[in-house]
Amino acid sequence: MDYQFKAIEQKWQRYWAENKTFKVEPNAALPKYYVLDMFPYPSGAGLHVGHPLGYIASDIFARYKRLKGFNVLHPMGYDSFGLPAEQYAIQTGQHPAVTTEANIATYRRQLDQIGFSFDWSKEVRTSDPNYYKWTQWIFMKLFNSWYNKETDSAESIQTLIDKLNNTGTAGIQAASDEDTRTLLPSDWAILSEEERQKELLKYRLTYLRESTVNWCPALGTVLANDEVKDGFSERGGHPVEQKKMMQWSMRIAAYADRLLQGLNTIDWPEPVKEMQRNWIGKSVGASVRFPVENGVRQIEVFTTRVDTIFGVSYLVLAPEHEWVEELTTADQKEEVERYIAQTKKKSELDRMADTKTVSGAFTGTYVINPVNGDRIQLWIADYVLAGYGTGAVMGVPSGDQRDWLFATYFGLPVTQILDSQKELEQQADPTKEGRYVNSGFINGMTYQEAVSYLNTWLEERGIGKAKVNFRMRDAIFGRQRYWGEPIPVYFREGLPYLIGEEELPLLLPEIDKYLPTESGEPPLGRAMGWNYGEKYAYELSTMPGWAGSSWYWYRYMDSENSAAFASEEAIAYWKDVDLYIGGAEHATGHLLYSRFWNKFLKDLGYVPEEEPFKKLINQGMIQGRSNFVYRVIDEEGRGTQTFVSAGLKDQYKTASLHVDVNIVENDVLHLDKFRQFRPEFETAEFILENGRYVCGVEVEKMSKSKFNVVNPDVLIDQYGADTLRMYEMFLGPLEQSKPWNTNGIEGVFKFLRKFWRLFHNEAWEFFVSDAAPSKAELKAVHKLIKKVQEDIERFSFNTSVSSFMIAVNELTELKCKSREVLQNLVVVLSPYAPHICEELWSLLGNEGLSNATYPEFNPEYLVENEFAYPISINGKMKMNLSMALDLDEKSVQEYVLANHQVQGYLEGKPVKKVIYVKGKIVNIVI
RNA sequence: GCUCAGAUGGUGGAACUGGUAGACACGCAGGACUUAAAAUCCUGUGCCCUUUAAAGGCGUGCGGGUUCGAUUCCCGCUCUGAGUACCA
Repeated sequence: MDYQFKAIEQKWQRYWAENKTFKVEPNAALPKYYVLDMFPYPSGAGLHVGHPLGYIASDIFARYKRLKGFNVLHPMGYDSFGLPAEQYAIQTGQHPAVTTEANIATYRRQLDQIGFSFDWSKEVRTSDPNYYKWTQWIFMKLFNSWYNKETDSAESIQTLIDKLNNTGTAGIQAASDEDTRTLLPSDWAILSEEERQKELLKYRLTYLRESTVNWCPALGTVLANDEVKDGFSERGGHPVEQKKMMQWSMRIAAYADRLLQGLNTIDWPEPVKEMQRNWIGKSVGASVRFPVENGVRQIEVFTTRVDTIFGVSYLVLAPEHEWVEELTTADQKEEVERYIAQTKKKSELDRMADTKTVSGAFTGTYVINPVNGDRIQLWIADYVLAGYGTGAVMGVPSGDQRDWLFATYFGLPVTQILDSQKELEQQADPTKEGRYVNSGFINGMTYQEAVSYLNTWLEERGIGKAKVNFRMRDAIFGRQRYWGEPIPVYFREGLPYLIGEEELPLLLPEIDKYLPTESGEPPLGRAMGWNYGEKYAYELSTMPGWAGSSWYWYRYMDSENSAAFASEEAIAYWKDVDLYIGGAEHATGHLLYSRFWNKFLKDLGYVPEEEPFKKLINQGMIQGRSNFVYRVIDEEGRGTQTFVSAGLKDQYKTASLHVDVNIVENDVLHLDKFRQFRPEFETAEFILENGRYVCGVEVEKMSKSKFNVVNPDVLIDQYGADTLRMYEMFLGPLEQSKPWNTNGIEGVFKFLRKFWRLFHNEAWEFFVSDAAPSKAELKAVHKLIKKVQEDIERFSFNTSVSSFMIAVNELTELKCKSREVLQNLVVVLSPYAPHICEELWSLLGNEGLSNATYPEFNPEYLVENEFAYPISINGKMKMNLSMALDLDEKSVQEYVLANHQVQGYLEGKPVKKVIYVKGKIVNIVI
């Protein structure tokens, strides 16, 4: 029979499902390997051709590892809480659970027909109560924990209470809010229960506090910083404003240092690590307090260059700083107020575009430099950010370009502080070389000496100390939305309390409408009886999108467990993810939060590894490739019914129109299909080139409105899943972004037909021979075994597709019918094209490819006795020599010399050097 | 501005630690088979000069350098893409 891909693919997909071929359990006898994909949000649009790219790569790897004898966990699930289903619910009244269920069914159907080797018995859905029960449970653990900096670990809140009872706050080193009270055990003892809870909240790893949030009125919700782009929401592009609200937060900043250190231990793409490093933004420096002249206030600044403190010529506060009003003198009041008003008017975009203009206002107040008693001016300026450090900065014009610009503009002094600083009239010189001058007691010191001396000096006097600052803020954890995990908390006297662990899951209640209430409360405010017992109201906000995805890889290990998020045995066996494949867009969101939760769970002893994902691969984005037709425009500028081919369009006045890529083949328009594309094109006429209508091409985002969405269903129907899988790999390097282009798919399809024909005779009957294979046949297949193995190990799937094509071409040429050779070929190809390989494997008389082992590469078959290759002399002259492979350097030299009938001379000159590459002589220098 | 990644035929891309650049595939041109089409197969295909061939010259964004030898390493530049945004 000819290659009947539809029948073959359906047959084996059913077989895998019925036999639960890919179901795995912990097995101490086998080494484990965990291959994970970033699970999808099931959107209404279904899968397009870009989605499966990473899944195909991970599936190839998972299947390969199975052939190599590993016990492979390769699961799939859905990140099924999210905004789109809720938006849809608002518009249609359809319950998000219903929409989500339908979308999941579509995803599942589409995933199934690609032939993935997922263990579906372990499927998870974040919106399933049996799943989010454990998300809520982790939330409770976080609430009941604090971060002890002494042990560098999260601990039960009880250990903190014990400390407060015994020693008070003395000696407690905790990650906490800034406004914690200093308490003696006797103080703590007399606090009311309410006061105690209020104080403990400042230490808990998930806590409630008033914070400025990104509020999006159009979406009726709070957004995380990474969901806001240039003052607009990432989803939908609605304006976002700053608003103060009581918000749940996660004390991720407590883990900043460990999150940073951990990056050195994992095999991730450097750009992703770099993004996380920047996001965490560690800077080492010192904090120093500058007392206000004739006042009580002391302004604390953070600096990474405490050594420049003698060069401070002014201090700046952010315009939003809470002391600005208080510290402005009467005669400067007007100017300061004008400046603040002006700053407020500037949108964030303006402020960004405007980084070169210097602006600011003098408050009229002076502060004292604590190291030398100098009297320096206090200014406000919008280049200082309220949200970073202390919102106050010391200005050192000689060492910092921005400070230099500020000082020169406003006529403030520029003091040289290092003898090596040059050209201070032109610009700042941030050097650390040389010795200090004009710097009081550090004069003559080097940078290293000055920093440590100053840190000690400041600390002894209680003026300042060495300090590490992080850019990373605690993560906001609440959303004013419906379709998310309810927060398992109720309120008593305005303070949050956890519900009982045995009361989990706290189910999402039914509501009539999915909008905020009239009084501006979140949608859960509409739920009838949303109370804990009689008296207490539940929390109304729900968890953010990243909650459910921050621990899901553990649930896959044991997805049906109702007593724990996964059993201890399962976690001890599967441990962590060996290979994680997904998009780079999650670099500072999901991948950071997941690492945070993982570290927390490790601190509490629930999981064994500090880092959850050992190796990460980012698959590139698949962009759209749009096709255009060119409509001729008449003199009045109206479109005619004439369309001109792309190569001739410059001879006419034309307007370009998107045309559906599905009616274009190799950029040639299918004319009849175009006439049916839309009623208005029914009578279309064409100006052709070489008898064809060629369409224009542009790379854009894949979207319906651009008619460039390619649906995998269509391709699978036309060519089959095996062709789609191989073609997606053939398209280019996995990590590279590239436009989707169906143009080359025929080549892969042809290859699979050729491959099929290898196992058949002229009459399409299955036929292989048991005769011993020839040397050439063995060479072809062993070359392939080696190459594909190397390719897979370095995630270069595109090059191995080429190797398959070469091998099949060679074996076709050799008319290879050897069972041994063909059997090896099937196994090696099977991770890429599993359906056709299963079919041939069974035709070869074997059962179940999943029981096969990857063939052992035998280097003997690649050895040749004689071969020819070019040799250059001084990189120029070339000749072909045929010689034995295993000659050593000396014998080669002798051989070369002998054949040129010179002793130690070549071309009449003495031989200086013979250059070898991989045992081959490639060049002779004379 | 800063950080990172990249630039190779008409196209996607290969060349893994410097060693015959352009594998493999698409497209295109020509041919075989066929009433025809599909399918399949064969040949050619980096550019230039040349009727053709032989032979030659030029070729991995641009300009230099190291080397017997550079797509690969170094310096400077141009362009493209991604991330980031006054972080003190």
